[in-house]
Amino acid sequence: MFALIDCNNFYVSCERVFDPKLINRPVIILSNNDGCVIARSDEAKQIGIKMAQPAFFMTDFLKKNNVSVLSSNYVLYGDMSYRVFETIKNIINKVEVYSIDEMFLDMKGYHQSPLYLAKHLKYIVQKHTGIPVSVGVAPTKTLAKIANHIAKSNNGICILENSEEIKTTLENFPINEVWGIGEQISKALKKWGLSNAWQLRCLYDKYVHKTFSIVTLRTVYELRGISCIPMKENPPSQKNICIGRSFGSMTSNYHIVKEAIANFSAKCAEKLRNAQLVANSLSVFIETNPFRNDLAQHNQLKTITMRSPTNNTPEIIKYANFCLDEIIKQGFLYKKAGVMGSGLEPSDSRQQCFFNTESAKKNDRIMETIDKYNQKNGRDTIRLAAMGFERKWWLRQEKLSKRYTTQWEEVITIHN
DNA sequence: TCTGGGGTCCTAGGACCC
DNA sequence: TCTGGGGTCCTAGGACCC
Repeated sequence: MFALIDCNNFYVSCERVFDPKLINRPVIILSNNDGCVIARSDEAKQIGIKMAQPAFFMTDFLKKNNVSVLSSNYVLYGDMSYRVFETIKNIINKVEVYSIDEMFLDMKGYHQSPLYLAKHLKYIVQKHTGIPVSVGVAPTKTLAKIANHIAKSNNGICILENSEEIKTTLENFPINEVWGIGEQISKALKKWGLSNAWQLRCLYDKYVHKTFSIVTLRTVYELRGISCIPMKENPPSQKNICIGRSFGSMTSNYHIVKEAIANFSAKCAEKLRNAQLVANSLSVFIETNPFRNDLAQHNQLKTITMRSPTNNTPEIIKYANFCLDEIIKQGFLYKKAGVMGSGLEPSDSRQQCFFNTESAKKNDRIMETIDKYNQKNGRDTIRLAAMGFERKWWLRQEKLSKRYTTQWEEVITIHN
């Protein structure tokens, strides 16, 4: 049996732990750039706020309904997620972190019943972290996802065990909400008159494989109770590290885009060093605003293989500049750009370039020193000139809460 | 004015190898 | 007349996830 634990309205719940004023009222969290709604409290859902709605479309509505609006605070959510994980890890051995607010658990080998374990986990996580969770348990991960869905409207617990129960559940479960079935595939299935998960489960293997892919076939097997998606406890180290951002406003200015790319490159290099990885190849992409039909569009990606794998900031900026110059064109208003390192490998086992081992070692030490200094004195205190100071491309984050759990200066103060 | 960011996996096609 | 078979690696693009 697999369990899926999902934190309820996770980002909102994190904010509520540290700011009780937010309890029992509609709260929404906005994406980077304060653009779209990415998390809602139950109260916000009830008054009809939808996921991914752009906030600027409903400024008046939010005011009228007294909705609390917050920017996203990923430092806080990341740390709270880790606390939830540690709490669960104390009870269950095999845990896979699936996303910031979800974990799969291997429930094999416990003498307690799944129902008992589920209740216990829910209680302990709430008690130790302040985060409410829902628990779904079933024979495969895909079915556990469905169980979790049902748990949300069922006191937070759902165990799907016997086949009759599973059949009734699947017959009432919309096909497009099955894990692994997205917009495209559910559209295609609906054309064939299929609408619930049981119908999907009953399709011919050959038809599914031919029409879609092996991925969808796996989903069908999982619905039949045959586990095809194993637990990944120690996920192989990351394959890509990508930093991409929308700009605060559109720009056709080459220098502004270049400065943004230098900053994304530096952040990417820093992430690589933190994970003790080096990248073999580097990609840069630029995009115009897809919502502006009246403007000319230009989206392009350029990938190059670097001379030797690296996580060195100046080097990565140099390669990124090269890529940018290849793709950027005059006369377009750019809205978003990004830098991605791929072909990642551990930095200690890298193949050094034959000619410059000595200078590479020296560069590593410089980077190490800068990272340490910046960690102590604040991000980008020491920076490359290319990263600039103006930050005309910088995003908006107007309603950011504090980093309550990771910065001494921002720990909450209690007044008498 | 304003519409997120960070990932994974699979497939097809082209270049290249012997 | 008639032009192989079996691979790998890379890239781009499309699907999916939260």
